[in-house]
Amino acid sequence: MTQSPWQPITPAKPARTPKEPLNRERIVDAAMRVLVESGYEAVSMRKVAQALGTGPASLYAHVANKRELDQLLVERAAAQMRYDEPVDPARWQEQLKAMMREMLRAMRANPGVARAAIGAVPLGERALMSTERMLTLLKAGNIPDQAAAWAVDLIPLYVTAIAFEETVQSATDWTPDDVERFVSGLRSYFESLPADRFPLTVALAGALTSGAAGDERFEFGIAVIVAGLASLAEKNPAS
Amino acid sequence: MTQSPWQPITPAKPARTPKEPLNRERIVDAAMRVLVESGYEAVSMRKVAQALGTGPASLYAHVANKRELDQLLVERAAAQMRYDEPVDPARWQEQLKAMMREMLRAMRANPGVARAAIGAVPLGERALMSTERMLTLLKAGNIPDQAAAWAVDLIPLYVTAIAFEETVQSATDWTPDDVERFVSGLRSYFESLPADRFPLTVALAGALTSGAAGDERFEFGIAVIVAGLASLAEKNPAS
DNA sequence: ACCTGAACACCGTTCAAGT
DNA sequence: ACCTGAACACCGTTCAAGT
Repeated sequence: MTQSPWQPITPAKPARTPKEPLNRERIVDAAMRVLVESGYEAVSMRKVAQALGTGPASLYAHVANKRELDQLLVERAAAQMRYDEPVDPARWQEQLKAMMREMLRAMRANPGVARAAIGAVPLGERALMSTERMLTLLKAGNIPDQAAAWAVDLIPLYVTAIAFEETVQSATDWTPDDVERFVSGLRSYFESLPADRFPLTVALAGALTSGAAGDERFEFGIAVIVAGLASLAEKNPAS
Repeated sequence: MTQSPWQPITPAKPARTPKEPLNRERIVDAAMRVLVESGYEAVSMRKVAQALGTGPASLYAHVANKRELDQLLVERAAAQMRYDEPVDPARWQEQLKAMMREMLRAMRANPGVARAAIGAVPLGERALMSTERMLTLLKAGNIPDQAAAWAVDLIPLYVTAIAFEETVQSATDWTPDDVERFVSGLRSYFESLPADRFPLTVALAGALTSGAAGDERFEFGIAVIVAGLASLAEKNPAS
């Protein structure tokens, strides 16, 4: 109760930078922390505000709405993608696959960002460097201009869809055991179908339910897409 | 105020089937109505209950949770896909593309269902008929078993991602004019980038921002995927 | 067995009032 | 100019109480 008279009686404020002003960067930092710790579902204006020790209304001075905050999170993740290897025209297909793997890695490192990435057009510097690199690789493969441009849309769409699917599944509270039980139940179900109406589904029950976990499925997809793109190469490249 | 004595004095109940019991089908019907009228965002347990003239708690006797309701909506949409043409092995690539177009059509006819379809495994009869037909076409193209099985996953993933992207964009309150302005602003932005660092992005600015609307982008994607799958055909089919 | 009102613990966004 | 408390109009889910 007693207190030295020369001590101020104002209550001890949180020692760290008690009134550091809000700004976009601090908001995105906080949102990113919530995203990585608790997933996309948890990134609410309220939770982000709480992480900053303020109320939700305070964010609206710096961020137009939730949608814009999502967009900023996507830019953050896009900026984390690294492509160090110099472009080697002879290895354009392999280098394109490496880019897709790096995109998936960055999305997985920021669980939940995939949902925000769907339909977003990242325009930050590092995202543009990705686009430029993809175009360089595609032109190295003699892909026509319009096809290359659409490929630059198709490639992130596929990677994002895979990443989003993973986050939807992990949003369930299933243990790996539950998943395994579900998959083996699925296989039994396929096997039990009437073979006269569903002959291939029955015969391929094992294949249909394999590789659900792990990256085999993803690798299959990038192999198909890159092979499909390669088939579009111009036979006689101009100049 | 006056009333014939042989008329019951209970207040006029809503004439139509005043106490028809709830069941899964009625719930899914109502949810589908809300989905088509107002999109996925609007399909809440509360709204669906309201459409049925009851409270949200009543639904939980028939549907485990929102997730299960989503699943049921996906089955509904999957059941609307029609594939009448008999399988023609010589035209397996064209028929596979036709299937993808039909999937997209059904998803568009049920706006919002795409979001629910991501990560879902539709197991209803008509969905299984789709799977069987896809496998038949892929085997007609001499695709190996495991590749065919993964393709059955990849194909709906791509179509669903395209459909979901469309619903995300239409969830914005942008008019077609706004979209056009955005796209042309994007083109100007690409064109204005430093040409020494982003030469291809600058040069292909027009191609990068074309075909955003319409089905050209989708057609490009299915062409790439089907060509990529074709490249996996076994040279010497066993059997 | 099925249905329901009320509650609990959440959302995004707005707005008048403060500094 | 920036921040805030309080409110508005929503969510999914649970549960005790009714029929």
